[in-house]
Amino acid sequence: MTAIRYDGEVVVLGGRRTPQRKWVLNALIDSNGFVSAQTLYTRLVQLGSPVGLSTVYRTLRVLTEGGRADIVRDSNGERLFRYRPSVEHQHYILCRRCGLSTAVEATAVEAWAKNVATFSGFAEVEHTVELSGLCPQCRVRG
Amino acid sequence: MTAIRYDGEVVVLGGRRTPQRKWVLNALIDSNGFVSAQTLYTRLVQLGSPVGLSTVYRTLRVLTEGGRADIVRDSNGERLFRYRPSVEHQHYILCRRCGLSTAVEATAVEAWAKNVATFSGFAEVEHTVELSGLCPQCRVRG
DNA sequence: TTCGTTGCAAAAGGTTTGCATACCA
DNA sequence: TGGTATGCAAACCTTTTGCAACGAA
Repeated sequence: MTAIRYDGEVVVLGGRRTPQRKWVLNALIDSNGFVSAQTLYTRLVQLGSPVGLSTVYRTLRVLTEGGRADIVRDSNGERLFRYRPSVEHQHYILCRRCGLSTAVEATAVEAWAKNVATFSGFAEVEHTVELSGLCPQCRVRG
Repeated sequence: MTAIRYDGEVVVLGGRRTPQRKWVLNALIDSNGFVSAQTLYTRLVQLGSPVGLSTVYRTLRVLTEGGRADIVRDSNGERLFRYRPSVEHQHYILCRRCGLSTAVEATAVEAWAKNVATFSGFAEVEHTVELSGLCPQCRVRG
């Protein structure tokens, strides 16, 4: 999919380069945190980039499969996507109120997961870790 | 909700004791692992315990809120429920192929989560950890 | 008798898919 | 031109809800 230049960084993925995909990718990067497909869609339409909802979903899927986006689920089961600049596995803590997300140091968890993988007898172990709370700002606001 | 005796253990929750709730609770316990509401529903109907799907959902919700069930999400976003004998917070590793679940030692993760809570500036931090892989059996079967 | 609980059907959401059309390469 | 991507609407699925009827206490 699309190869675009954004803020000096070049994002390359297989497939065809279409305006829609550029829009979706840019909007995702601009979001600077986790967003739902629906939100992204609404935002794009409002900005005058008439993209179809299905295209948003399809693009996000491609990005995710290509390792360029992280997925997390909010408490309602809705999927939230976030652009991933690095290719490394990353964990975040998410504010339940405003959605602010911050990467967290998770070496300990990685180590633990690896350990469980070793001693559980399970193979091809994957892990999902989701942290949520109230960010400093929201914490103050009550 | 219901107070029933099962295999020597007494499960007590506030509310009214109805046959439906007993059936759902028993079916959940019998599942001995994670099951979806839909599966539980189908199973109950087949066993001749004509319970409504909404009742299954409502009962599972009550159980979860009462701390007597754990929830996990499978890769499709479907919620899986598991009866929780102890009241403690527990983590599992789930087989992606057969669904087998095994509790894992997660003190390290708990400690890490607490640590992140402390240093991230976030309050009321909650965490979700989901591990999946191929269990020894499925691993062998290919 | 009371009011929590049930069951059905309909509604809600989010996400996916079928298919004809548009368009990148 | 060939094959991929798009857009719309319909389909899907799981989960929730409205409401009248039921039944545990």
